[in-house]
Amino acid sequence: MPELPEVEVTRRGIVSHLEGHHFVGATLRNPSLRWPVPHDLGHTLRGLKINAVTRRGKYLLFDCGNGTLILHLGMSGSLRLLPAATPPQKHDHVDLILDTGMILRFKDPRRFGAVLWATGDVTHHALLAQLGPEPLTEAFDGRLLYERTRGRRASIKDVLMNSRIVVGIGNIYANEALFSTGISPLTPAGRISMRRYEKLAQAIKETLNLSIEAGGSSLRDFVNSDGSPGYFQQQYWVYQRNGQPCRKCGTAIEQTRQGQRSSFYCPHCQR
DNA sequence: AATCTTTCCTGCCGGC
DNA sequence: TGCCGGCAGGAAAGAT
Repeated sequence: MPELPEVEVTRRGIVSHLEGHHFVGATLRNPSLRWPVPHDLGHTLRGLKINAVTRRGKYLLFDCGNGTLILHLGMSGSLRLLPAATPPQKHDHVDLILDTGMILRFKDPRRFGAVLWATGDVTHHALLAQLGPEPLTEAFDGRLLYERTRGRRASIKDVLMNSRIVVGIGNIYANEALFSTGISPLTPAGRISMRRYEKLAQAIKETLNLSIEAGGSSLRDFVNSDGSPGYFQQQYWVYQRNGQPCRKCGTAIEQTRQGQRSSFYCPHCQR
């Protein structure tokens, strides 16, 4: 499922095919995603120049000057650049048609993704206005985590996955970064020291950057291929390794539940 | 066939 | 009392 690295790899894979070009329309086969795709999206986009393709958290933003196309991959979404005549397959819900003879095709079997149109300053859009800082910028560091968790009883894992505190950290990278720092996912966030938060923030940046680099190596396969960033075989330290030996100490990895999500951790390495 | 997956939203709770 | 932020739980759809 797409987390921040997958979204960023997708962005890098499509950006040179979009920026400076124009939309000529859109094809909506199934507009019922997380929210309805605007029925007149094709008319809205017609003739608009794509000035920039950026990312905010896990949202992709297509800046068209007087408006912005907002796209979220949800749990199962993917984007592919294809020749305009390519026949659609199952779950290919939306095509964004370009003036280059190519289309940007959105596939999303579970339909938790989103394709929306926003006018005005997109940073004020309801989906974006409340988001915390980007984890790969200087605005995110141990001090921010420390200050925003004073008095909080929620677990550190829940805090890392709270997009109001920091964006883009999903279940996989929350588990992996906590292992890397030796912090139990169950630890109350308000009881973690500044020193440990500085290590945790660094681990988050390193974990995300490594995944982006791994995905970047397969970028050439993005166009006219299966569209997957191609690094989902990545080796994890703890994620989905319950019952298997810890790669550092050999202790069996444990699985527990926080909210409705699974946490994986080494009971020896993480305290 | 129940379970698993992510994100946003709703509503409850305790504190002031 | 009423408001607030924090926090838990629910819903969406499809694969297995």
